[in-house]
Amino acid sequence: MPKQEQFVKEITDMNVDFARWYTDVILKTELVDYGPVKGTMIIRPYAYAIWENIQAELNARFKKTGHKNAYFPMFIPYSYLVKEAEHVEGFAPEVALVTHVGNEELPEKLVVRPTSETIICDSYAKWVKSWRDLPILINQWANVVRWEKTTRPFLRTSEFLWQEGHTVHETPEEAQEETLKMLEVYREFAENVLAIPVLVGRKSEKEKFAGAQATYSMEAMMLDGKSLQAGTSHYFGDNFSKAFDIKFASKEGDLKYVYQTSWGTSTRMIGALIMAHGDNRGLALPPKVAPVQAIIIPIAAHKGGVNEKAEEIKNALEEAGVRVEVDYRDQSTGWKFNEWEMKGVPLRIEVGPRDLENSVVTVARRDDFTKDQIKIDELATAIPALLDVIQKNMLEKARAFRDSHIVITKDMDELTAAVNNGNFAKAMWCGSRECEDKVKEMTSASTRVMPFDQTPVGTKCVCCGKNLLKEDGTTDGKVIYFAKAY
RNA sequence: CGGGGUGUAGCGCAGUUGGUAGCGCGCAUGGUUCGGGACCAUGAGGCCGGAAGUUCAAGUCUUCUCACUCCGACCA
Repeated sequence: MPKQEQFVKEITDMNVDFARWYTDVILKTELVDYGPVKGTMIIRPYAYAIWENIQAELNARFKKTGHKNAYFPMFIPYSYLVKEAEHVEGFAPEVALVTHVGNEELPEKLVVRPTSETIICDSYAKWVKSWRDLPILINQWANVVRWEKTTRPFLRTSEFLWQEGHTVHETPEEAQEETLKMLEVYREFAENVLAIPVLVGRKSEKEKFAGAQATYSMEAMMLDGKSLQAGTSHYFGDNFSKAFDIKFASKEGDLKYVYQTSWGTSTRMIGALIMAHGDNRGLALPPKVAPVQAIIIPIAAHKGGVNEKAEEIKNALEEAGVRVEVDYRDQSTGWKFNEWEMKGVPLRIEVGPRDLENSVVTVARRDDFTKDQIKIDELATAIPALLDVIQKNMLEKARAFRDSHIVITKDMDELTAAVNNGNFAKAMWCGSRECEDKVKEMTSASTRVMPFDQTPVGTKCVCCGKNLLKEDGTTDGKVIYFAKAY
């Protein structure tokens, strides 16, 4: 077997078994390793570097929209968790509890935060006295623990890293505006940084966050046609402020409850990157989050002058703001080519004796596998420009894939066929929980989001067939996406 | 939590009717190589997932556990 084929075979063919492909890729590329405790993962340097890039991009956006970072404790008194009825019902089954210190039992058991609404609301109740104290716009980067029954690295682990924004406002309108503003921040980030086109919209009652009045999310389509909820933004109304007694003296002098939001994204987005852009050679990372944007491979380095030139190019590119490394390891070039492709590095720069004779290097793209010669003295402008081209191309490629995998469906047969063939089904829905449950039961697809554009795509409920057309020509019911989900 | 699969060197695997552990890759050292997974030489590396049992003897048989993995149900 040729070496190239042998290499490809080391990763499961993604078209044959996507789940195994995913596991193969994340382990072989050293993104992640399993922790000793069930459901835990070790985020290795390569994945952590991606996370740091994500953090930097998001932090810039959060700060631009007026938010400040803070940090709250990871231990929450159990009594806090139970204050908001829906919230505790949603999270109680999966919270880890601390009951002992050494051999002594604690007077009150502690919750290891699954999310921080309760402990943050406790502080907010102390900090908010007057309308002058509002709004409070705080974000926190933290780890959270949810003892899930089934786990997969990045997608669902017992502990994961995330950011959670928690804001309080004077009025419902202001809080609703905040909820949608942060959803838009997420959408823009997903598309322009992760190169993942997302569907945004409102969640059904069934799918919304425990304790929220409305949940919005961005849904990303993976290459197997399943949906990954990649970020959520919640409008709480006064649910939590009533439970935690967060009141302020209004301009008019009366006491009012605040209106709140929370919004979050997690290391799950790394899973989204992998499953939205990968291929049979492994990862393909968008330049904006790639830990290494360009890898320089010296060829026939023993021939002299090659390593020196490679180092020179590296310095010039670093100067130009490119995250670049030189692979000086004593391995064959073919091995290095394949390894860096597997690791998803957007650009490979080959520096060899033949190139140097002509003062050029050979530049190979990870996104479309094209190769070009570029003059060495033009690299400092050409490489950043090329990275931009790749970033945009990856988004367009993902968008084309997504758009070609959304099917408008009119009835259950069409819906079933669509989701079983790796598509999202866009459909009309009467809005009943019965239909939502029935679709789930029959197809294993769940409702994902109701898009803001509610232009009808039919006149009857996809499930029960109820006529949704009203006499005045408008349509009752909701346009919604159904999909199998992670 | 239900149903399948897998645990033997870092990784991938072999190990016969029970007899005390092997191969490939990788790793280390030295040398030759280098434009798509090079080669030679030498070398290191294992309580066979864990516990109990059967036996003169267990990687192999029995029971129990644990972990990972895939498919469902539940969730970011």
